[in-house]
Amino acid sequence: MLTAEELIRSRRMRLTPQRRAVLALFLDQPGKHWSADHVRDQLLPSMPELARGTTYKTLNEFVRQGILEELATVDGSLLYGLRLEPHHHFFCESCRNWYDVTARGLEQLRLDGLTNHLVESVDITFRGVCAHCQADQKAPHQTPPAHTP
Amino acid sequence: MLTAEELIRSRRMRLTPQRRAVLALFLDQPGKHWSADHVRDQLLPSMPELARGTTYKTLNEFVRQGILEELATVDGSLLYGLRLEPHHHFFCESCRNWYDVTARGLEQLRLDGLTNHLVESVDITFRGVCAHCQADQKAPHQTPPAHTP
DNA sequence: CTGCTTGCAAACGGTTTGCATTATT
DNA sequence: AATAATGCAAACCGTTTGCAAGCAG
Repeated sequence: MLTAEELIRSRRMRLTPQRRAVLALFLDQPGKHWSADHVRDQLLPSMPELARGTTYKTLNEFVRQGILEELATVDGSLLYGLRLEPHHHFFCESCRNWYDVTARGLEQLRLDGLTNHLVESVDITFRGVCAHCQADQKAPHQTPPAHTP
Repeated sequence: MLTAEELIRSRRMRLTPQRRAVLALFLDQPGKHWSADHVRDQLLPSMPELARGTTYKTLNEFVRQGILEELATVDGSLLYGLRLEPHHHFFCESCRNWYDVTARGLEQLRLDGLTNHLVESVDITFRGVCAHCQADQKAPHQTPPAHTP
């Protein structure tokens, strides 16, 4: 896996402590998705001056560069995560966390009718209850352990 | 297809002119998805007093009753559409409209690994270019004709 | 008559923007 | 030295909320 520094340089972005810290957070736990504020909260202890606006600009820049992906949630906020390939999603209805997953059996998948629509890609979201919430039914709605595919 | 009035009564909701008008709009063009403000804009000519807040409350109530579905977009707004079964989605990258579609080949679809995650449902989003935008490359980003599956 | 629903307007909260300052190249 | 990124604070904008007045059941 590339380091934050290598990834930033590879896109010809200027390397700043803020960018390195934000990206390192995602690289540490691939498959995790966080809101901008949650990212900032995690970095604040080690980087107390990190501005809210900077966090937003940084995340947007990483999305523009194809390093991060952006997930829209029905509560009106955005979640960010590493853009891993292939990346489909599993949403746990209990803890409301998003996981990056891979899927099998995609070959058979077809759009029914509408043959004139050109399909360029397919996003799949599995919904249900993640292994952690099933194992520990007493404490749902918590942040689950790091996801290691 | 049920009428707006029948649908509202079936959920034991009070029947008001506002609710009837909002729901009729969706029933007229099943498969379409609109923002709250776009719904209001369409109704304003025939219902000039319709309040913004009422539109939002009405749409939320229909979602709560399972009549409408809510789609989150990356620009931070929400789109509403009839909750049709089965309903997967096609997103046109050109006109940025959402279509309700059905899919074939779902039987083979499996979550890869993570066998302890309980899958309750699967949402599929096809992305590409819709038939209308391909046929008329000169005028993309327009509202497409009514979608009739 | 009762209480849910509406209209209005203010509040909310996540995100974006403007600009002077600072840091990277 | 040139230019891009940061910090800060205000602006933005879609959505929610509170409440008095109105209407459905």
